[in-house]
Amino acid sequence: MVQATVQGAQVVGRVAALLRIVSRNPKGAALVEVVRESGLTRPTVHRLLTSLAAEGLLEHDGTTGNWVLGTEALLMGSVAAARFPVEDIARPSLRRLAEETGESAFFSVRRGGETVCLLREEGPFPIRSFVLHEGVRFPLGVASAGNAIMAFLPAEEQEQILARWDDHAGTFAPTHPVALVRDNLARTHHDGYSVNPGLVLEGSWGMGAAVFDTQGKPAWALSLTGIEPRFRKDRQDFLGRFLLEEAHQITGRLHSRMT
Amino acid sequence: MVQATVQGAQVVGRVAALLRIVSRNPKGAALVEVVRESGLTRPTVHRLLTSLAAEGLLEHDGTTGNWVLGTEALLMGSVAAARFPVEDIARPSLRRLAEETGESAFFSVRRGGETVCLLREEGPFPIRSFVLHEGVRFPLGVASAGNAIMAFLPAEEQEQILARWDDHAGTFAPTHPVALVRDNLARTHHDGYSVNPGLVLEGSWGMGAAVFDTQGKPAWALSLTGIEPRFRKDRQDFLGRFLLEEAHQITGRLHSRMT
DNA sequence: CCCCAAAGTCCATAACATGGACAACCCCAC
DNA sequence: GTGGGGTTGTCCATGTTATGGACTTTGGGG
Repeated sequence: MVQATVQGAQVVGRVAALLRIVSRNPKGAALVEVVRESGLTRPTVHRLLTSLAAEGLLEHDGTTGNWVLGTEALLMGSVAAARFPVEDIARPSLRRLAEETGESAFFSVRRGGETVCLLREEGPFPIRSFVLHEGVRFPLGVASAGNAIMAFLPAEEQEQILARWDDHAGTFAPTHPVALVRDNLARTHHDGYSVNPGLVLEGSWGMGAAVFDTQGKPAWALSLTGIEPRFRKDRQDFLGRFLLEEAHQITGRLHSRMT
Repeated sequence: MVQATVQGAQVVGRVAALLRIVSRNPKGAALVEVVRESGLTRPTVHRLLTSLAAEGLLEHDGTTGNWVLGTEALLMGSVAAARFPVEDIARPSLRRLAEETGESAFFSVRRGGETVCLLREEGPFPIRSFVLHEGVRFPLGVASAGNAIMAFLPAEEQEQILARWDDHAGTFAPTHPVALVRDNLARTHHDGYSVNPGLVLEGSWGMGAAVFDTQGKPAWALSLTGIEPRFRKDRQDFLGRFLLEEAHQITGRLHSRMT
């Protein structure tokens, strides 16, 4: 989890890890939770969290005792969003997808060996899954967004991940045997869109399509999630086409914005 | 600039300072610039920036050599925005203001003794000022947003700031004599909205109105900027009413969202 | 009222970040 | 081509600074 890649900067790695852990959930995380997830000692975590809060990057919610992202995080996001106007670019597609399919729609971004959920738009269908929301991370290859992205990576990059799959997938390894993942990747590459048949949580299905950056690399993904009866074979074609169409539009919008 | 508020966490303060400096501008900042602004030595800044980049919080733009906010910053912002949905809450008002007045409209947030510009919406009027954009910070009391916020702080808090005004205002102190600021604050408190008659940059005028959080504290501000002829006396009343009306709406939306 | 878990604090220790000094660039001027 | 000013990148001995074991405090449940 925590590893110093640049020497002379252990704390930076730790701080970044803590921020990631806290930002996994808009509701934040309790101290013990951060301690457990980070593998650091309690005094250290406490001290770092307190100082991050003093800097405004975090806040300490008095009622729940949870540590949550602070205003500085909001600011940084705003500025970063001026360079990558994700909201402008992806939101319209999410609205259309959610509205017309009834399911919840998501926009995720690749970040190293993970995908992270950036935007969420709830659909009108009354049964909704809350597995995925802003900040949730999955290893590449897990869940529909991660599958869609990984399927369009260069073959050697995919092999690198698959070679150490169990390590990479972590807690998802048991429900995601490498052979199954290989199958799914091949199918995704063929169809253009991915299908997650409830592998992360039984009954919670999803479909995804990759969005490509200006270098043609799969850097983002659109996805839909809902319950199994809404993702049966007869509907997959409709949902898949829809996702691909919107993903294509987003790719276009990205490229015109980034030039 | 850099001061360790919590002990045993010097680096956290430094890292936060660097992030703030880089995030002052969506285009990022060069190494020397960060060195100058932070007051740290070059090796230290370089090492910290490099490790922040390794963590994805920053990126090193290969073409310009500038350090810019990275994807992790975007992610954190997304998650923080799920708690403070600033975009949803303020954007419609900004659009209306920009569209109907012609000027550029801004949404800023108070952060300690500063205001930071969060959102910008350009108006159709062809002469536009680029003094203010996402990430730009002003001391409280300087510029229309900071004036509007400060004017509605408790009297003793205002006095605390005014007591050490020159120190607080920094580079703005020469153009913002404390007597003038006092006058402006009083007028703002009376009118409800603030007017900045080109104090930050000659010819660049602005008007602002505060937005109040659930505890009734002025935590955000709406503002408009443009050239002097567009902010003459006869138009100030119209612009002021408009700002107050939209600020009121945002306050309402905030309160219903936060409960 | 007691107990246990979580949060918060202290301080001697040594691990870690630090920054002076040096090297490698890059661009412009002459 | 060559020289100079400005900027970036790297190394490593030094001591400043983060660390975490141990202790204290808080608070919720039975």
